[in-house]
Amino acid sequence: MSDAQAPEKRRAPVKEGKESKKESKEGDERHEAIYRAVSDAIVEQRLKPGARLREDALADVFGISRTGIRKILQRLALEQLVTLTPRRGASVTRPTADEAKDVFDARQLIECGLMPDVARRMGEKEAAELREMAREERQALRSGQQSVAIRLSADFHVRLAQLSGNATLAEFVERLCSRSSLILAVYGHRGHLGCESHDHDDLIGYLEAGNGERAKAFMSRHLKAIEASLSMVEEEENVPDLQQIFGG
Amino acid sequence: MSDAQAPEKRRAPVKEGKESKKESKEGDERHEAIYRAVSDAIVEQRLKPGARLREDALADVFGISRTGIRKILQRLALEQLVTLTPRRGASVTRPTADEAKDVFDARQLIECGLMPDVARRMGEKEAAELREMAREERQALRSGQQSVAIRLSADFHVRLAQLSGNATLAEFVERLCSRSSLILAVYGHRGHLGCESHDHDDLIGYLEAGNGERAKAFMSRHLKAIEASLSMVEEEENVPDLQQIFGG
DNA sequence: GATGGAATTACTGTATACAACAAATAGCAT
DNA sequence: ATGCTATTTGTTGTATACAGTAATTCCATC
Repeated sequence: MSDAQAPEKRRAPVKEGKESKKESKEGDERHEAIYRAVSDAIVEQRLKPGARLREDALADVFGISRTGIRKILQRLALEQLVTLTPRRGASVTRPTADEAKDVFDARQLIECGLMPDVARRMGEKEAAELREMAREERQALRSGQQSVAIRLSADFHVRLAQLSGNATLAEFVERLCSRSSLILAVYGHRGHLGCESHDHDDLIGYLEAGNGERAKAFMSRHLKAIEASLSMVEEEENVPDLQQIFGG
Repeated sequence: MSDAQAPEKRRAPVKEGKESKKESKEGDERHEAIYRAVSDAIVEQRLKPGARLREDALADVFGISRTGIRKILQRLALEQLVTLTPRRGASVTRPTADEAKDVFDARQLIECGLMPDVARRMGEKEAAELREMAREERQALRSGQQSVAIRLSADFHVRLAQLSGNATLAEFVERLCSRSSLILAVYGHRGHLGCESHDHDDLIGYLEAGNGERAKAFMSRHLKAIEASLSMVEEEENVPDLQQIFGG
């Protein structure tokens, strides 16, 4: 992530070493791991939209106090994976149809716009890495691990964006892909996954050939196909409109 | 959600600090206000890049405890306005030249791409609002309030993006504009502000006429002009190269 | 039996205390 | 006087305690 990694000032090596480091040296890593665990669970739909995320429960599970949990929940909230309602706590975000449209429109604009840059910077090593990712994704799909496949697909798109060389836009794409996974989990048909077939492999081909425009057009169709595969039925059983139901 | 446009309710000034505890009915608003205060101070360069933001000091100034301050600092860190170094605390981010390039490339892609949509949804009321914003900006510039002008300019671009109807992309633009203000504050020449002249008014004209493509091209030039006006000298006095300085 | 209200419960919001760590400073030896 | 080590200090990281509020349950009343 874009967390700051300041160039560390080297202090004079202390040979003392009288006390070995305590276990708590990298509490930061632990936080990152927990964040990833929760994030993945949401993206893979093991935590379903609307599910409540109680601070106590999470603190209990991960063995840290509520303080750390709150920090993580807030980060997830800023990424719009969880929703924080003032005195009701946190829950997994349930994307609306409008939000879904916004997200896919945004991906259309950004990811497609990035393709020429990616094509320009695409080398042999990068292509190989992407192919490996695509392979893993297909494998997960074949073995029935649909949730994992959704996440791997998102990873693929993110890696692609990173190859553009623009870290800021890559971060945006990362956020959009996370939310997309959530959207797919809600509105997607079971067994009809978004990035199936060999779309990703085809895309790599165009990029490797340096054909940015072709890749751009292909990405556009690819995203449109995913969006089209969704069934955008907003289940609004939350607030039944009595007026409308009982004639007004 | 984009929380920006909320017309802020001004609370009555609390005279008695004593009862401030009870006052916490809307602690959320207070937090939002503090966030805005710090954010604005950074964007307007009253807090200069590199400035340390000690939790105690901030907690003292705003009359809340470190807990709330940490929350706000973390949000600012996620928006990359402040940098959080593990056990050294928070400081105002000093954008690098690379980051600056990424940010402006991103704006080029997103803001320009949004223009057609904006043109399509542009009505009389929206145009009037934008003109008013542009007016305020010019006025601030004329009266020597450069920092305020920078912020107002950012507000203009954000409002524009919001008019596209895509909340997600508007939020991205908001973040990019904040960072741009920081970049301008660091790399911009004094007295040679980015969005001067009547660029914004011209842009409104094209949009009002429904000429999305024209607006897009104009926005592209506008952003290029701002970027070109920066003096991208990375002051690297951190690590003076003694070899080079003293003969070699 | 249903409805409204009061007491209870469960959970979040905030502050604060304490521990851990890095920097600054003083002290000591060479 | 210089360089290294120890102590002190300042600041963040984490946990916990307490307070306040929404949800729930139970009881009384209609």
